[in-house]
Amino acid sequence: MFAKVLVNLPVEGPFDYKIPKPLQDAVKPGCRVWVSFGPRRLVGYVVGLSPTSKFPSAKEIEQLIETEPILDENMLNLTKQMSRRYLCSWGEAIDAAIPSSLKKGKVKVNARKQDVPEHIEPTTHMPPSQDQKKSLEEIYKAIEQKQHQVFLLHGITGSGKTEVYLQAIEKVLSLGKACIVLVPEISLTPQAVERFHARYKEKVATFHSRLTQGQKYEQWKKIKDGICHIVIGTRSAIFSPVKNLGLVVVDEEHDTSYKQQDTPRYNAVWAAVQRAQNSSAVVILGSATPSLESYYKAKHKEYRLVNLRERIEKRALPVVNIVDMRKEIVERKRRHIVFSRVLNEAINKTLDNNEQAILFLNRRGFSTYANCKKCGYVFRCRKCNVALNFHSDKKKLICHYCNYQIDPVDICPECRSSYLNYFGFGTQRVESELHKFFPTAAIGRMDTDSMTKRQSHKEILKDFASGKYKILVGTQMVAKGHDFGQVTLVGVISADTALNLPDFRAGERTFQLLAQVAGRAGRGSKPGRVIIQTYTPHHYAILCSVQHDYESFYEKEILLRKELLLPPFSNMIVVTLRSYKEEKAKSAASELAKTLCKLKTSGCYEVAGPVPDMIYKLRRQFRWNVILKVKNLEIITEKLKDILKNSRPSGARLTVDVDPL
DNA sequence: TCCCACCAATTT
DNA sequence: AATTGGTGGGAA
Repeated sequence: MFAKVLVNLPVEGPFDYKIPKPLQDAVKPGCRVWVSFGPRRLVGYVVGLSPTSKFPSAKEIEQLIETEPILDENMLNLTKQMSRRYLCSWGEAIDAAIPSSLKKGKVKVNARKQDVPEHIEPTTHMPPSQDQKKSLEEIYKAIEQKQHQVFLLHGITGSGKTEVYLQAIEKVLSLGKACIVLVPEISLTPQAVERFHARYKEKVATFHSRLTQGQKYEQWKKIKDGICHIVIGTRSAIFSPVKNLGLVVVDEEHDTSYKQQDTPRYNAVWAAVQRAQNSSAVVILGSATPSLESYYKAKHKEYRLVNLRERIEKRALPVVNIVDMRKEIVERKRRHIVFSRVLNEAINKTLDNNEQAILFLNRRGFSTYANCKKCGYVFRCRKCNVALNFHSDKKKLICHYCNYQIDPVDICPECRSSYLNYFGFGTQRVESELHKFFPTAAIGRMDTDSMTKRQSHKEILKDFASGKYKILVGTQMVAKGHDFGQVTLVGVISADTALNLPDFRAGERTFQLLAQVAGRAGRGSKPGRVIIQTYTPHHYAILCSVQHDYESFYEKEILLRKELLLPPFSNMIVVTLRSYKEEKAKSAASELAKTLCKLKTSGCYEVAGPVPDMIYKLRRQFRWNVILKVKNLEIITEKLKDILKNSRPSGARLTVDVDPL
């Protein structure tokens, strides 16, 4: 007998190996084995058995790692589909689907004792609103009829999406089936998990980045053994070995953390829909600001659109004001302003009323670059050639791409003058300005730099919730999911940072971000106020967010996408060619662009490029891209894989990103 | 002739 | 991806 074996390499396979006599009955599809692969010894995944082989010189399997397969037929199917969709090898897809504690042939890791979970009272069942009732009826019907269906649950913050999830889960459990709940990385706070724990106790398995490998294995094993029927976790939780899947919930489905940023670059939302389809399960995608792709599918009946319009307890939406920073600059005759007069006054009033404020800026560090006023020299990263950001806490100039750091100097290395200046501002600068203008207020800062210790995330949030801090400054992470009742003011220091990125989703990102931060204001009894500072007050992404009007934003944005053949009207594929030699990367990209243009099937896609990547140089490697806008992905993937395999670019490395974000 | 740095081919 | 084995240029 022979086994069809895959390895975690960018080569297709499968490769045939002889099964030694003593292992004849033990080797099954889904098992891991040790095999000799060329000069190396690698972990292989058995995906099939065959009495014959076309390879007379097939080697023997060296060792069987476990007799109980770690991958069932469902998971083998899903990973196969994933490799086709994301143009990776099946072996790479499988490797992405197994827990890290089982990578590289590891068998198990000793679990350390777990954190004692905080005690949280189970949430009281609220009588569902009229909206919720209507949505649930439809969802129940699909679940009962075992009918695959994707629901897009569109509900503004505070409309009770979580309650709908919980009711749907209840239904699925009552039918003896299992659920997977996906949440974005950042919102998987102990609070959110505890809400599920409180209701379902030991039936819940959770996955988040704070767990050790051993703890993750423990959770995985409990699911595998059928002890847990509910899984709540981030991206990779979609690969949990649950049997009898009835429902997948994807909370905040528009969130970019569902997309894996290294190969295989899969999107867990896609994987959720695919997996559910394979097992005739129901999907609920929930968001206040759905991705354009999902909303488009809902409008065109591929998904079922479900709306939650009312806010719980009829709470009013916060009032949103725009501050035109161009006027501010002119009227105050200043070149740089962090707080406009309106925002400044609002902060004062908030402090006077003993209420709390959140200030949001999507940029960490103190200044965005440092230069010499005399000769214009800019301090740049040696490996990436981007301007270094100054960090006041560490007193270093830091590269935000590769973390390269240097000590700031007083004298320009180019012209020896001492006119060095720090331009632009990040959260650290905002924090220091706050200290200057509001010296009596206690201020907390939350960004990746203040999150060094494992507990610091939890601690800052706790201190803010308890009222120890009056003002919280931060990046994205303050925008997501937290519920602070005393916050009445949210200030967006600059709405333009995301808007001016060279990304066709810049408008969408800005709208989503503004909607999300705005949702932090007025969650308690007192009404909230939001102040948005911007240099582009006329932009529809900003205007629509002021009106809390997703629909209008969608209508405007979708027209642009259609005109430019951008998603959802096409699928994008970005092929990146990297090389330490600038010329090599460029010529390899040109070569690839040429072969793609010449192809017979080239009517199915548009080729752009070669174009230099937004990060032209990263960790000493130069990067050139070839960008495809594909009209029908299903038709083209197999062919593309072939081309990419055969167009072995000399001296350059190649990576593919399907549906990049 | 000896080292290398650099490339291309191979993996069952 | 990682390894191997071949090539060619430069120094001895």
